[in-house]
Amino acid sequence: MVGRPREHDERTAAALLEAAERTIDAAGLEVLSVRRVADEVGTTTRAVYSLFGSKNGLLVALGARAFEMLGAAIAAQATTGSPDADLVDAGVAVFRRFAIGHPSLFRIGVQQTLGSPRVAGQLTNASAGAFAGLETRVTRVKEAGLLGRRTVRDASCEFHSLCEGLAAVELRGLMTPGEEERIWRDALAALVAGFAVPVLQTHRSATTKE
Amino acid sequence: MVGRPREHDERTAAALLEAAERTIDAAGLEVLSVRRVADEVGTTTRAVYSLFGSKNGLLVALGARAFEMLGAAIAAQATTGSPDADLVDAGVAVFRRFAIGHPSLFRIGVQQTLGSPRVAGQLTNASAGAFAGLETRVTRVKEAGLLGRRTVRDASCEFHSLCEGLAAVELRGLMTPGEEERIWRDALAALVAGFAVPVLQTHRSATTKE
DNA sequence: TGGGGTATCATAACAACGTGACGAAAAGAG
DNA sequence: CTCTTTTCGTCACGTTGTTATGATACCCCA
Repeated sequence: MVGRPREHDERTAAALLEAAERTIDAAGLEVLSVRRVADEVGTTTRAVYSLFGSKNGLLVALGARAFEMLGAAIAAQATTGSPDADLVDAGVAVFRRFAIGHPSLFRIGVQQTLGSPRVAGQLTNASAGAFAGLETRVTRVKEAGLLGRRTVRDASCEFHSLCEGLAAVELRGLMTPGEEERIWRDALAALVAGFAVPVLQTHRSATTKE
Repeated sequence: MVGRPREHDERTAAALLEAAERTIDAAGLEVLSVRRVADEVGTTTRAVYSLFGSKNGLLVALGARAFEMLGAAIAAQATTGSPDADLVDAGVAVFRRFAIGHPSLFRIGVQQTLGSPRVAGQLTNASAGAFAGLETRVTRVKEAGLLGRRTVRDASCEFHSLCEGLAAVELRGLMTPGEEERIWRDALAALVAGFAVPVLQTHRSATTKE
């Protein structure tokens, strides 16, 4: 049996996501309400609950969208003969561009600053693609012998941590205005250069225990 | 003229802050309500509004407390003859210990993941002390000639960004379990080692513009 | 010693929020 | 044309942050 045809299709879903991102970018995360985003696209709260299940579901969808964009951007980045320079460029031209261009998606998807129940589990799948793209870049650096004895996974984790921290600091307006890209490039280049330094442990590392 | 003596003194303020931190650490930021924290310490919501003005005021006070602890910890850290090793230790033993030991304070004060109106302005003063402590450490590294041509401010910003990113990643459970401290030390040592590498710009930096 | 005056208290009321439940509506099946 | 099924719009419920409303406790002064 078939019932009433649904008029809350994926087009309204896309409109809802777009409206939600626009609202958050303009006025912050705290003003986003289900009623408001529903009114924004001319529908009712029922559409949100039919399409996303809950407000959290809408935020998870936004986070997944963030990782889609990030993964696509990193996959589209061209490569040159310098794997280390390519990696730095991936951080500056891909990660930074995304974080600054879509601050709300960055906060929801990457930082997971939802203040809501666990969404990490539903976003790990979405983040896998983007992180895999990063790891292929790091693998090229390792094949060039510029990663020391580090694991690709560890180096990728460390590189991503620096990118995420830089983005958080810049989004808070804590970087010298106009110098943001230079600081990004300076920091990422220093980290990647440090990867290639053979003696990477400081003297106290052997005597410190967990 | 004097009126009724206030019985919501700073002792109840401390109790409220402690209860709020305990609640957030236990159940997350989203379950924190003014009524709940008031009931927790056996008083009413009026105490919160008399002492902190609003829920945001209470969170700002929590953030300020975070920076107090962080600044005190970094000031108490001993120094040795190796400024670079001292800096790495400050990240691992001070910043990481604080972030992992007080995740809610880290999220509120450092990450400012409040989902609420601007609190950055009220926290910059509180953060100044802790950041100054970091800069004195970085200054020693620069005086040892291990900072390249970097500014102390820039290097401090980059070092802090890596610490903040590492803490965010670890708090999300994305680091290999049991390997967290090693990864922290590995990443921070790489960044500091990269600071000392004379050629810190990759080949594409000169041809990229904002 | 006893009444204002005043500042602070506890409480209730208000608007907005997320969300589940209810009846109405719309389309195919017989 | 009627029935069944599915989805829709709307409303009610509990909870949230915050603000008015009396009530209360203390000091000053006569």
